[in-house]
Amino acid sequence: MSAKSGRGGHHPTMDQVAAAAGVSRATVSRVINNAASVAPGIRDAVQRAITQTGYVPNVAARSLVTRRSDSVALVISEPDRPDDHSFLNRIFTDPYFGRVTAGATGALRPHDVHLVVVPTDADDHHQVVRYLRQGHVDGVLLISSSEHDPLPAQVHALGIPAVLASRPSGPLPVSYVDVDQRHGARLAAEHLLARGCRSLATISGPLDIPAGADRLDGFRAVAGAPVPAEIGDFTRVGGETAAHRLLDQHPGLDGLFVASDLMAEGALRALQDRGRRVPDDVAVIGFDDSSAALECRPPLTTVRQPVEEMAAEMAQLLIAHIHTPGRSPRSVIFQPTLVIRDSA
Amino acid sequence: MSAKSGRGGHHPTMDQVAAAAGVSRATVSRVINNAASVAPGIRDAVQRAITQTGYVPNVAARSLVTRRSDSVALVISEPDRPDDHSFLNRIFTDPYFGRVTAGATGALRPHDVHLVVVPTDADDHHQVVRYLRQGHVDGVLLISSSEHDPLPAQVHALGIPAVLASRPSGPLPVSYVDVDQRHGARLAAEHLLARGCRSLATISGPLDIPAGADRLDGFRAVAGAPVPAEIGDFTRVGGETAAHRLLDQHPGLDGLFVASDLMAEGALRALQDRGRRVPDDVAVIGFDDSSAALECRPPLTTVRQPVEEMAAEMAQLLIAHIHTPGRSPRSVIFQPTLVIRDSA
DNA sequence: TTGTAAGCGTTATCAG
DNA sequence: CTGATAACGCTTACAA
Repeated sequence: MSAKSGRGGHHPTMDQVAAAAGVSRATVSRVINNAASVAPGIRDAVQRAITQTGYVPNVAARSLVTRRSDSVALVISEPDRPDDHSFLNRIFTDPYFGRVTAGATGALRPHDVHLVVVPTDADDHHQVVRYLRQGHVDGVLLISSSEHDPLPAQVHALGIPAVLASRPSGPLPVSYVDVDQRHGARLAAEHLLARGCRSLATISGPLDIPAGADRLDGFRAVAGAPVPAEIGDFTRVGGETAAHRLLDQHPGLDGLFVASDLMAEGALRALQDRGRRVPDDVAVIGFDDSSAALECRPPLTTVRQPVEEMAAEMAQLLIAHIHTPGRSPRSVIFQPTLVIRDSA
Repeated sequence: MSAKSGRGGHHPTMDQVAAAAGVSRATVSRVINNAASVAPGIRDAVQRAITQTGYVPNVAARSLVTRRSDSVALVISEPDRPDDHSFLNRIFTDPYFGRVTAGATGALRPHDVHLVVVPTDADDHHQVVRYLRQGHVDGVLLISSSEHDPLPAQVHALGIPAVLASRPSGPLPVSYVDVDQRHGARLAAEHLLARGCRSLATISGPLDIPAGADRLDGFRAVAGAPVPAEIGDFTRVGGETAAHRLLDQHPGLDGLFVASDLMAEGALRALQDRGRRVPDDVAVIGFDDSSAALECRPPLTTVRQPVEEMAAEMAQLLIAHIHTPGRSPRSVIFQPTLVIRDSA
């Protein structure tokens, strides 16, 4: 009612709401955090005052005392890329990251925690580490793409709750979610063999990241150790050039496992350039079952990874860690499945 | 030296640093915010104490008093998409957003402000608005993709500093950065005409977003109003299906302007499927000059938009607005250029 | 140049 | 069930 509380500029304070509702600030706080005991009548009055004044809690003041910010970061780290910002091109070009974001967002929403995406390369590692240390977020979902990435260890050392999107390269007592990479690659090899392919080959991901090495291992375990392999970088053009190298050296290959759908799309183009028909001349299997698989011509047979569910699981684990500080690390492994379309 | 300040758990407080350095907390604060007057000796001692204790300012406490968080959000809003999370697939599949992120990050770094990416659709508009109101960030770089998106107006109403990535649909006193869309489209039309094309057509973006409508207008201004146009959605498959429709109705077309490189990539595929050779049978020009243009076969002639520079400019404007609250809105328009490759 | 002390807007612990 | 009243960790006049 006072002149002062009437306007309140752009950001009414809790005291102003309290005044408007004729209660104490403590009661307003209780209503907002819907604490058990507040008389229904009072509660309504406070709610009214809140909407009337357009009150929004000041997050700084709140988290100063609660030590929580109700938001978590999805950090996408790519330390090895060239010094320019080309890593951002990869991130915003590969459907994988969108799927992770979608899965995490969905799982976080019911908990009322915000998700912010933070891409980073070696250049701003420090900036990001500082961001995390400063307490902007309560925890981290971390996608790291190199075994030389110091970030996972740093985050762990910082003691900030974290969940990795894949098995850590080194031994690190941290929770993570992953798919059974080897098994997925085996499925691909078996399918190719069952299809009658005689000369198998593969385009792997970078070998310094577990997903790259594991998919290669798994494929070789079934296809035979000496199968030709070229290393790609999980990009479309990377897949394309790798396929060309492969075809140069092994013109007779008739079955190809590519460690990601995006690379497979590139490989398909190389195959087409060389006049090989898919799947008649060479059968191709991808990995991920991302939107890229459906954009392939022909539609790509691929190893499906339930990325959205995996990301949701990551979010759940992270929430648990945030909620229970001492909680011991846990890892959950999803099983991949083969999705058969037209390329193999 | 005391037992208490010796360990200090994971988060030493400023008082502990002060104690370690034998000064008052105020002095530590001055050193951290490198205020003018601190004796060199003292300053060093404090610096030592800081690194020794591993001190990091508590952002909540700090921003409670400064009212700044030293971080801004890049909000990517796509309100019209289907109810699932497919909008995230678009965002993480179109190189444009990576370029914006790169440009903004680069411009923000010298100011020591963090950038967080926040994708949002209609489902979590509220969540995002709350995030912004709560004061997690000092300002917003906003990419909005529909004239029906309420976010720009909401953000403006909230009074939080903001810069849009394109001309707002309605009249809104807010700063923005844009490229001269019409001019870019004109460049494309002129080039096609100069090349001798007789039957032009275009695949536009959604008409409810300025970039979509403006590029169409500009093209028609030069190519002639009745040129056939099909509407795409800025995705590759959208471009592909639009091209098919166009070819069904106008089999004789020999010059095609596609309002984005990604759509052009799809159009190229449609052209190839129908046995049209590019550029011999039909010349194709894209828009953006993104990485997609180089992945096209043949490499795409396209209207270049200096997205990174534009994003950097956005960041500068935002910093200015944050620094000077009352500052009046400003818009800066970049000029597009034609990049000639092999498709036209 | 440095220290003292008063907040910043919440939550949370007490009494009442 | 509600209301005072301490913190929370930092910045910033104001004094010294």
